[in-house]
Amino acid sequence: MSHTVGARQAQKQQSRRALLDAGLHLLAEQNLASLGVREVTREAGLSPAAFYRHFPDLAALGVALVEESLVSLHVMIRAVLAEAGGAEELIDRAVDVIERHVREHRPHVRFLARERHGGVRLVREAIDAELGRFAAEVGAALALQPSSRDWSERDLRMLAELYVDLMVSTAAALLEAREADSGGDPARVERIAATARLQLRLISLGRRHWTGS
Amino acid sequence: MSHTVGARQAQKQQSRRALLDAGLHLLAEQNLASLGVREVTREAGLSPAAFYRHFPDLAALGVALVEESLVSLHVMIRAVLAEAGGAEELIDRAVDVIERHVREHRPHVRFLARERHGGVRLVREAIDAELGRFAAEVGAALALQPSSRDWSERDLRMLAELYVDLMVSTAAALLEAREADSGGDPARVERIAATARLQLRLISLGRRHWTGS
DNA sequence: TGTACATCAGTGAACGCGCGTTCACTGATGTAC
DNA sequence: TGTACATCAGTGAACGCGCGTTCACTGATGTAC
Repeated sequence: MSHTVGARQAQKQQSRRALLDAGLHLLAEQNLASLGVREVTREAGLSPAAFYRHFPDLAALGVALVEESLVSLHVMIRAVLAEAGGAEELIDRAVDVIERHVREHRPHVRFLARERHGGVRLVREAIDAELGRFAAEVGAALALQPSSRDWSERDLRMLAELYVDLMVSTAAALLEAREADSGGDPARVERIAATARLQLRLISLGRRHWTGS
Repeated sequence: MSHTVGARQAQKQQSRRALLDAGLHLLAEQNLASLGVREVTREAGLSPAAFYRHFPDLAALGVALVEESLVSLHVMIRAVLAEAGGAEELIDRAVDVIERHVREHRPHVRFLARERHGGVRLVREAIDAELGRFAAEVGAALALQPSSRDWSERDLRMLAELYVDLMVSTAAALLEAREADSGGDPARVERIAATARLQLRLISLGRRHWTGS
């Protein structure tokens, strides 16, 4: 039976997990491009050679990290869009969800921010593609709202991208605020969240008066 | 006379320039954190030891690159804001200027995008601080426009940050489009510019109907 | 259940290599008289 | 203008070090009968 994992396979999964965690931990302080195989295996408590039982190289480990980083992101976006509600409520909920996501998945968020324009093309393209799918999902959700009844496909996509850009910028700014010297600055975090709420309100206003392109 | 540079000083400047250019060139394919002293001096045509006559380490070279990257950026933003004109004109001009900037200063733009969330804190903070000053400059220009007469300081700042975010996202997307496999995709470039124009129009609409926070 | 063989995740030693940094030096440029 | 000395950007050799990757191996887990 292929769905029961034997002890061997379970142990292999555990080692793989240890490598991913070690990588994620080390990437708090450096780029994927400057990470070393020996560094990762040392942190994971394995011999250098063991690495090659799991990944052909570090770029592959990076791609695996992209995949798991984005799972939680999709869960997040669905949490925002799922329930209906007034525009103001939706805005507050969206900003809360972003804040919580950054708080609870800090290493993943940092990894995505750092490698989105980083030096490893394969990883960069994987992130870009996933953010594109992300915008498509937001666009589809927007299409269902009554306020976008007569919007063209293209205008919906434009709006979805604007929202995604804003979410990404806000998440990156929150991250930076939390990592500032000597462990985070709550006032700065709140200022960033307040700014994001105002920006979303302004976009809402623009949306309400939009007459098509 | 201190303003006349002797031959010695002129030669030193030339070597420094060669190091900066070599670094910028190599950073097209990798991060600052994974760049090597020997790599840079090899590219610049100097001996490894010569590097230390100019910079204490590579982070210092990174900071120097931030400084010169941002000079051209300030020139750019002033080009957008300088002349008055209708909202539509201003939007078209802004997007044109961004496009041209990415075309003409590609290595600098790429460097900023890559290191903004990169692994070298000193460089990251220098970029962030400069983008903040950039937003302040945009805010001051917005304050002078009649359409922002009754806007609070805070709302102006929020709007300025929204514009800066959008410019940064657009520049990064244009860059990625230009670097795609086999040398750039003009249709993708035009699509990104068109989206940016629509987004700026939507923000303009929101601005016109804003009633304060 | 027991036995004999196959699999394969993880090891530890070994390799050759390029790295960052230092050092005493050289020789062109600059300066004092 | 000419001369003697000072400066200092750039050199080339040297150092010790940690790197990525390979290899034959070990021993626990899995499987066939």
